[in-house]
Amino acid sequence: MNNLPNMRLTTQRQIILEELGKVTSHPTANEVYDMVRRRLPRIGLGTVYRNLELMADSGIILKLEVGGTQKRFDATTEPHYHIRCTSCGRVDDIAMEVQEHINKAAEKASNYVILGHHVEFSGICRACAERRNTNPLH
Amino acid sequence: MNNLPNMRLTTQRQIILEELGKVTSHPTANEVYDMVRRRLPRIGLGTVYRNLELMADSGIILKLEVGGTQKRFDATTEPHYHIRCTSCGRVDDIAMEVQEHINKAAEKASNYVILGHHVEFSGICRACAERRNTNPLH
DNA sequence: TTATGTGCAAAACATTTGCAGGAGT
DNA sequence: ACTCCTGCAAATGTTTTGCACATAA
Repeated sequence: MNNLPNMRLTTQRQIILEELGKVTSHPTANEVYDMVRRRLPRIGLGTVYRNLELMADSGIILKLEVGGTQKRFDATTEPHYHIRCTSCGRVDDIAMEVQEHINKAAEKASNYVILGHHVEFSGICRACAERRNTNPLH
Repeated sequence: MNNLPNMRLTTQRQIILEELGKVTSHPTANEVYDMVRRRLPRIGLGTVYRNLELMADSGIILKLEVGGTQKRFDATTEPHYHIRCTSCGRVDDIAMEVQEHINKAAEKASNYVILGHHVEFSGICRACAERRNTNPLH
């Protein structure tokens, strides 16, 4: 959380933020790039990466380092948990209480100063469950 | 969890598993490569990747997809949580109870079939905390 | 003997960075 | 004006893969 003071309000930044706010799907940098490119065809992928990183640093958005190879971004900054489909990779928010109390247990069980925690559930999403029922292969 | 039937016991696999068992530090594939190379100088990095992946698939070891850019591997397969130092990136096991009950809450709060969950705490490790006390910069 | 596994090198991805020109303040 | 930012392309870092040879079963 820093940076805000001298961060310019550019068209690229506005649109990245708008597009990220439109979806609940936690897009990867490349997916954000595709979304933004529809409105700003000449934007560079580097600009998208730079700005997502910058916004995550400033606390305007959240950078998720969940399972899978790519990082994902989330316009919702209130603490919440995620669930990832092990079959298709999609990541959803999950509306359940944040277990603040486990931080104390972690403090006792480690030599660390605890800053927070994140829970990632894994499971099979509705669509993949149905696909498996229909098609017995896989 | 599959594959075990026709998986051959090669020297490379034995040594990878032994070296991973020696440490508690959740090494990256490249760190495992360095450890193994001291004993098998001609082993290829690809072999290390292939075997770590295969062993994780078979459930012999655990693949951690935690924060940071590289995947990490863990010889301990019993469910347990992890804590990552946001300053130096090291990842430790944390000896606290696994909160099985939150899976039920997640089942209710989502459209998913829940398979499990993982908790990753973030914090500052002892070494980094001391380094900061000594050196006020950073 | 023969299917699997290995070493090596190249390919495939994801992300970061240098730089010259462009745009917010 | 004076920084900061952008597009572009090249560089970097991580992981995967194709292939000819080697080896466990």
